[in-house]
Amino acid sequence: MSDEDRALLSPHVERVQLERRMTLVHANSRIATIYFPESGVASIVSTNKSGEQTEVGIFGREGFSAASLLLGSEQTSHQTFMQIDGATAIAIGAARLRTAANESATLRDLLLRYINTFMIQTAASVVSNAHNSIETRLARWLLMCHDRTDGDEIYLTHEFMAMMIAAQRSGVTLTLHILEGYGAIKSSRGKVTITDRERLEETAGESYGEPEQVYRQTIAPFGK
Amino acid sequence: MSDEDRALLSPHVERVQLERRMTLVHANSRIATIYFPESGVASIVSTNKSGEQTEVGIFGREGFSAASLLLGSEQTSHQTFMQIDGATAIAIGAARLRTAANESATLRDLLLRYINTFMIQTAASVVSNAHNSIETRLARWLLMCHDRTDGDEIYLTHEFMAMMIAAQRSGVTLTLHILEGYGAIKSSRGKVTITDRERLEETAGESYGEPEQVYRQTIAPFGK
DNA sequence: TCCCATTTGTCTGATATCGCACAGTTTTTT
DNA sequence: AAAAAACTGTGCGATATCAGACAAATGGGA
Repeated sequence: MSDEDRALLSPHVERVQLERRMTLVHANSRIATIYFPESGVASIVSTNKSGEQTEVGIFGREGFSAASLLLGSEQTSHQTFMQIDGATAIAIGAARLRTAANESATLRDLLLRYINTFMIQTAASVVSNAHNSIETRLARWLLMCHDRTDGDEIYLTHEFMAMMIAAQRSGVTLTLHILEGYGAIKSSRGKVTITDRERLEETAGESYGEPEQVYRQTIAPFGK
Repeated sequence: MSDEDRALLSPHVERVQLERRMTLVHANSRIATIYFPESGVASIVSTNKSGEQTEVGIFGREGFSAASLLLGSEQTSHQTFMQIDGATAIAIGAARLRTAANESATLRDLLLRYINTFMIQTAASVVSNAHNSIETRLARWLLMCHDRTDGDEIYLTHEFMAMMIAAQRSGVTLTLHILEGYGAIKSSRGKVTITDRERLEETAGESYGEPEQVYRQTIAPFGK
């Protein structure tokens, strides 16, 4: 981000603490605040009428909440919440960000480029849900989390992961054992440790990597 | 679209004829031309290394090709092609459109609002592929096609539909018979006729409708 | 008109995953 | 310390869908 853009925003931002399960974006209500995580992982989920939840996207320090605001939408039917405890984020009022994005073409471009990588991620999820086994989907998802986490430890329950990859809880338990079986991870209560990332990437195959590559090519060079 | 924006673009546009299977956006090559279909349906598909294709989105006269151009991307790994014969589109050079979108905030907003509805559509596909049966997915997909078609007839083979909803061809044949069984459609060689749209909407359930509603709320009021 | 490529109908077994249940273990609460 | 809650391990029948094969029907081109 350029110095000018930084100057445009900085008077209005605030650093906030985000707890696990904290909702950053409520479904179907006006977007008030935009969060740019400095750490942690956030999930965007869609909830159907029977209460079943499905993850449609994930982001961490590379992104921000309520991207649709930049696309002219005041609200969304999706909910966004933090997966991880003790994360921090830069918060800014939605109206402020909108104004700034209208004023600065460079800021706008940067934000929109992120939206592009997010769309590619979502498209990859369409493909993954369509064709990949639970094992592949879980590997992909763990990798995406790992990318946005500082250590190798991911603190989540099987139940939660099941929702994230659209599977049964018992299926996740089983699959974690398989991954553990060839040493890609270690699983214990409420926690998964990535022990062999390469092995995990092998399992994920081509389901993982495209959005990440696009991010490196189109955003990372310009800093964040 | 406002008169000013129309004036901004009109010197540079051209009406073109689109044949079936014509590629509007080639995977991994520079985007030269943007198409705004006046009729017909276009599919955006992702192809994996083994050549298997998966549809990640669909658009017709409500949208345009290579939306990622507006998000700062010069190319995409997805291919976009026409599903239907004899459609027309308004074509404009990518650079022209980009310039115009930079100059006119109202034009930009309109285009970005469409991208928002498209993202919602893609998110709905993530959910649909995750949880819905072939029957539901096919119903949803037929409805989306029907929305973008003038008559009630959709000229496509089972093989093609199978790719679109990520299923086997034989599964599509079977499912079309089920839909035909309760009179929602009529199926004949290379063609599906929607005979009872409401019934089809029932089958699709909540998998269908959200992007369409957002479109009506956020874009239709402003014309196109 | 006949032939051949395309499309559709139908069948088969294989299998991944569901959907659910229940017991065992670990953590938190009281 | 005991009780409750949360999480994980495991089992099992049900089932949707896959993956593939093959024959029948259709339609366009020679």
